Amino acid sequence: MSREGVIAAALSLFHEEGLAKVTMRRVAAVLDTGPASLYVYISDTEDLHAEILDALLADVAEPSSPADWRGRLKGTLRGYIAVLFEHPELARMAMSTMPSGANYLALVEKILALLKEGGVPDGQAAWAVDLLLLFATAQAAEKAAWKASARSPSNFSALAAIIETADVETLPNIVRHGTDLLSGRGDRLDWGFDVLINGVLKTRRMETKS
Amino acid sequence: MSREGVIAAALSLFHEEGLAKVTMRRVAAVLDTGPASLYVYISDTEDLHAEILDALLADVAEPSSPADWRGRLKGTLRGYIAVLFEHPELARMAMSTMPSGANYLALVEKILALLKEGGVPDGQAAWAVDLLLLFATAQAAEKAAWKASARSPSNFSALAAIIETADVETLPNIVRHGTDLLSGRGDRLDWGFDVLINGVLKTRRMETKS
DNA sequence: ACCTGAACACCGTTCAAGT
DNA sequence: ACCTGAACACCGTTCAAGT
Repeated sequence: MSREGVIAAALSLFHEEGLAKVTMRRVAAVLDTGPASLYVYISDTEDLHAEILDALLADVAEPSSPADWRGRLKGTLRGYIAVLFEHPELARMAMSTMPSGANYLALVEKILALLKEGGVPDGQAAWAVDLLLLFATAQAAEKAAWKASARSPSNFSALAAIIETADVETLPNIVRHGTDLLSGRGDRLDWGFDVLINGVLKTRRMETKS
Repeated sequence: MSREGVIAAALSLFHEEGLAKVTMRRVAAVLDTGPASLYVYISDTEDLHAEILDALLADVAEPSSPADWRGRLKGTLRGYIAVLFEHPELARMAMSTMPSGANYLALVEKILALLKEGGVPDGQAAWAVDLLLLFATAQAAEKAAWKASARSPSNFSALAAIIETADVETLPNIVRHGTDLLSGRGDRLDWGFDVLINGVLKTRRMETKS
């Protein structure tokens, strides 16, 4: 056995049954041994899950159209988000695990290069990568919640119902916007990227007013 | 017994032992019964945890200084983030649960009002609340990961080590920025808020170029 | 209706003992 | 050093049976 062997077993389990089934006990079972044996190579369950994410990040597609830096940046982010959208459970995990695998680093490198090309000053660029990737990951994690509540639509329609019937006295703005608060799932993502990029170009580090 | 009773028991367990201990079995034990009894009032564990978050959101502080709308908006967001920072496990949960409690709605209402005051057009405002709260929540969830890796500092210093020793050929921009990629935890949050606010003011819906 | 004992089907992690 | 059986200490959820 080896770390790679354990990860390979975890990965196949992941593809066949999803992240929820990638448990120490099940991976051990695939390898015909007891769970204790894995601890020689893997420090804990989180370690295992982080490896799965990094393996998947190898598939982040190169943005196809040779557009300007902004277009390629958005394309790269869409590639990253596409991977997480297919496996929303991993987005949740990435939210609280600080990825540090080789493929994640390559992604950070690419984004830094694009920001540099776009003339974003170094000080801002370092923080901007974090902001962009945080947004992309969070958006994927949120979509995971949507998927879950689509399976049992109670949550979403319950929320819509609450908004529709909200008290005009205490929540006037919520009533005014109505279900627009829940709309535009597709364009919204793209709008978010633009907000971030425009904001990064406009906002200097240290220029923290109020 | 009642839903409120169950939630009250869960809340006290949460304050004494943290979210990880708020399990069906333990809450039931507090109420001197078996876990099955809770299912009359609570649909599942997630339901229970969501109630805890909304209860905490009652404490989101009013921004103290009567500043301009931007200052009050940032103050409100800081108030929200402060609650999540104290209980980072809840930030992770909020990331994938679509809060819909009364206190969360009140927070959305307040932010909508401030954006309106700031002259943000309605179409943008509806999406902007989502973006601002997503960012705040994600930031708190990420801080949760930091806390965890501070307990076992291996993750963070390992990441720092990886960055320091990264290959200049393949990862030139990462090497150039070095540990600046991991710096400025405090100012960074405020910079992020400004990026978002500036971006929202600059970016119209539908103006999705490239 | 509301409540519950008991069971089903699982978990992660540790540790003493073996090879 | 590497590996493992067995145990410890838990989980969520369901369901038949009771009140």
